[in-house]
Amino acid sequence: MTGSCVRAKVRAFSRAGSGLRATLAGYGKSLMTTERYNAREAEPRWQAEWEKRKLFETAATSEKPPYYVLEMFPYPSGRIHMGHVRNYAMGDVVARYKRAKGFDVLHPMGWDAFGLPAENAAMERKVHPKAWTYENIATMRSQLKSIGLSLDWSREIATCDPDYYAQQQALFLDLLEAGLAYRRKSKVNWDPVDNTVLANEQVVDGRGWRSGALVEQRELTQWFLKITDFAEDLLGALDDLPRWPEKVRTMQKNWIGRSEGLLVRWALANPADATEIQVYTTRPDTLFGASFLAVAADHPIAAARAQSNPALQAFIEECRRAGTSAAALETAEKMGYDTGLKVRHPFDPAIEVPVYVANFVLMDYGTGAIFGCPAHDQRDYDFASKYGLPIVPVVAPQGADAQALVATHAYDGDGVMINSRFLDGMTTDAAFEEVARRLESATLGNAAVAERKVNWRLRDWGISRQRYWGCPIPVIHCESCGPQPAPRDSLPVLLPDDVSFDQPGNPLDRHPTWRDVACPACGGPARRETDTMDTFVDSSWYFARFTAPRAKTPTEKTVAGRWLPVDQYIGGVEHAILHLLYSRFFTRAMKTTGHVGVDEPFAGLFTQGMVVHETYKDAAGEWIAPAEIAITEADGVRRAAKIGSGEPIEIGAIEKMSKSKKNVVDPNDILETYGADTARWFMLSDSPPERDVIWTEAGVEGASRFVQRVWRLANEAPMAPVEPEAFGDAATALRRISHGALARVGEDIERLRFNRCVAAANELANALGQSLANAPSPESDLAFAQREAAEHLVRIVSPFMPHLAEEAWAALGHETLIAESAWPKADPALLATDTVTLPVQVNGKKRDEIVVSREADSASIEKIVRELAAVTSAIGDKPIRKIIVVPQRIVNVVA
RNA sequence: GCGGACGUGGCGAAACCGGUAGACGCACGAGACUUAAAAUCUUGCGCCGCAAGGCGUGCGGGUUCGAGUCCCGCCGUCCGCACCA
Repeated sequence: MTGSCVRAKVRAFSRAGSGLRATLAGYGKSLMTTERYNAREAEPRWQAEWEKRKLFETAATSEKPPYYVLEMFPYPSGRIHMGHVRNYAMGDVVARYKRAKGFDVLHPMGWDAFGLPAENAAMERKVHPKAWTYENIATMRSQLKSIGLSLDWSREIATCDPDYYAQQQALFLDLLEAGLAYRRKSKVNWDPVDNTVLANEQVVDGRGWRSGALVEQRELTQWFLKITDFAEDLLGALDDLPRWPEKVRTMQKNWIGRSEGLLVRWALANPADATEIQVYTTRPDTLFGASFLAVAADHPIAAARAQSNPALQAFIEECRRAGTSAAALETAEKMGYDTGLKVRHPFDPAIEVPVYVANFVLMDYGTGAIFGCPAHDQRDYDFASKYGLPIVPVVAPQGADAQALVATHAYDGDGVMINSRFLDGMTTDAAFEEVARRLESATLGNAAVAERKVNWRLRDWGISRQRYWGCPIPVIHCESCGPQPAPRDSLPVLLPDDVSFDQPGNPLDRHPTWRDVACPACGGPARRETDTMDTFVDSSWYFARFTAPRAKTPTEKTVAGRWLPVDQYIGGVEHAILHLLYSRFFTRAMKTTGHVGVDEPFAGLFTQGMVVHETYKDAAGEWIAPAEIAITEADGVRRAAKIGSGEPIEIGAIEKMSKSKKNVVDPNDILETYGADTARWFMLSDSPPERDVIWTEAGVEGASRFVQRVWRLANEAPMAPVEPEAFGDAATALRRISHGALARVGEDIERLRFNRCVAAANELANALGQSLANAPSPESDLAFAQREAAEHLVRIVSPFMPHLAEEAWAALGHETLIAESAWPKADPALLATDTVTLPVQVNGKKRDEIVVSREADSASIEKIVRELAAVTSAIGDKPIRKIIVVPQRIVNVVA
């Protein structure tokens, strides 16, 4: 540590800050001091610098290749939480890295700003939803800015901005014209006390979450989007999304739920209100095992029979009541009511089976009616057992006794047909085909008995919400003309500001000056649609809007074409199904209506894990916040005690941060204590990004130490000498590490393996620290290698800790911003060594290792190995049977 | 019930295509510096054993010269869906 420490380390802008001084012990040759890095002072300064230079604003045009990285935009709930920090830190690493790699990066941010919490706040605290929302946005925006994210704030949008929802309304009209939006009656959860519609999650145990009233099912006419038109494509295209997690694709597949089966008509033996019942089945092969038919409580046949049968009517009502509670459904026992009707088997009119109304049959799947084959379906088995119906096995599994198998439970696997007349001996697959073929050509009345049918679990998307704080549906209802689209030039249909929330229900419904308008077709008196859109609509196209956020049309198609699909989308798994599926649908719908040119919105998807924290409880069982306790450790046992009183506190499970369990850590506190860089670094250390990360005080401290370490190393590194002609061993060794780390980190960021980047940075810091302890003369090859390593280290951490990186970059003597400089290329010559260390195994156990030239041939390696003492002693007097040499990997001696 | 993921030191984890298990960090131990503390630096740290050595990636089998990795069967944890006919 000679020459290099003489130069002034303290830059004009790095003030004395905390006044703490780090003393470097070194080897006593010299004493050098460096100011501690002061994040609180430096971070706002660099943020202002980036903003001044508009570094992260994406220009309209660029020669560079485009790269669109997006994190799921937040709901403006009031304050950001650690989950946001982690999510946005990940996206920011990618954005900053890609920028340094020469891409034109689009990295925008906005607000998913409509939704129920704003109305709840209005009711509870008498603030207007708009004021509440925009205040929250202002708070959260400044919080996000303090994290130092490289976002293009000039593109900021909030879905509650009239500019945004005007375009959403235009899109809705396009969908209406394209036949992708329509109205029909549908059931809603109705709270009779609050006089309002409830979302499913607002129904708790069959009661309204706020009022506690028993929830009723009501029929309302609502708007739907035809997502089912795209069901086949939404399913099939999942296979073309290799950069999506397998898990998410599987969840979507299950959600879409494609099944292939047969619609089969069963003639009633005693025709009453109908002459037949149509059922849907995916197991026509088991038709000869049928012992009953069952229809849903809401099935027309059930309703018709109930007219003259009060007991059946009572049963139907009981089914409906039980149906409101999801919890009850799970445990509900199978129950049925015999209608007295009989139907004839499609293959043999002599066989008659009874028709039940059953509580486990769903009206909105298939035809709302099933045939029961107890031997091969567990639900039917339970039902048949209860009501004493026959259980006839018709499928024999390979090498098992069908009758014995069916004694205890249903068998739903494949096998060979039995007890099935002409199907006997066929496989289940062949029997399926045979039944389909025969019934398609058989007739009942003057139509085929059966037809093949592909069925979907996916339903059309009901978007009507009887709410104020949402995007108004731009439709006007006229008694004589019916529903009319609002004229395009009248958009946006603005939400009125003068509303009150002092009574239940939707304020739009009781706002005459807003609600009552002239019919655009006939000019007569008409009413606006007072429903607003599901907020999932808002988030189904915001990623497209970001490409031209101020356009007077929903998108600018050519600009959207340049950016879409999003190259890397990052967010929580909780959106694996709805948000992502709706976005995929919406993108297709927008393509149909000419707004974008792609089908898929997100080429790459990454779902990050949560931020979790230990929980703490006092003796009374009350949750205690982490800030209120102190942890001590003795003899390997961790104990918690309340600060102040010293009361012992129980350390509970590690759980997702939540207010109710008080195990939240406020990002603001962390930013004030440690700074954004430390928080960002810790969030991406340790745990792989897709897994949960445990927030610990010790972990943050570790990250904070590393921040100071990088700062010290950057300051200790010698000034740049001229690159020498040749490098000695020590310099080359260091260069191998620093170039290797550079290459590794680049690859790992591409694969979003941030925890490995952190490890690589640590290794490089260790190596550089060791090297600096043996200070070379300032002009030496080693000095060059050290300086280069310091620069690589700063470069490597720069996407993660951008403020520190700028400060260190300046300390290294650079006059440019690191945010504007290119990612250096690792020297390929330094990434490959000319010698390799080969482990030597004897019978698969490692005994020694040898260092050989990279090109060493097997014969010469064998020769060396045979003479190794470790080898000869390990094999004793046994003969060597063979020697396996895997070039550049390993040697195994088999004796 | 169905579907999926995972299981590695005291802890978070790493280990590419089957090739040195435990990189890196945390915690902990020892030492240096210090009046002292913090910070920093050096060093140790899977288990058993004084050592030589043995054992070790949830458990039991298998394939292989070689298995954390592949195959079969269990056990456990987590997540998603849940009467979808």
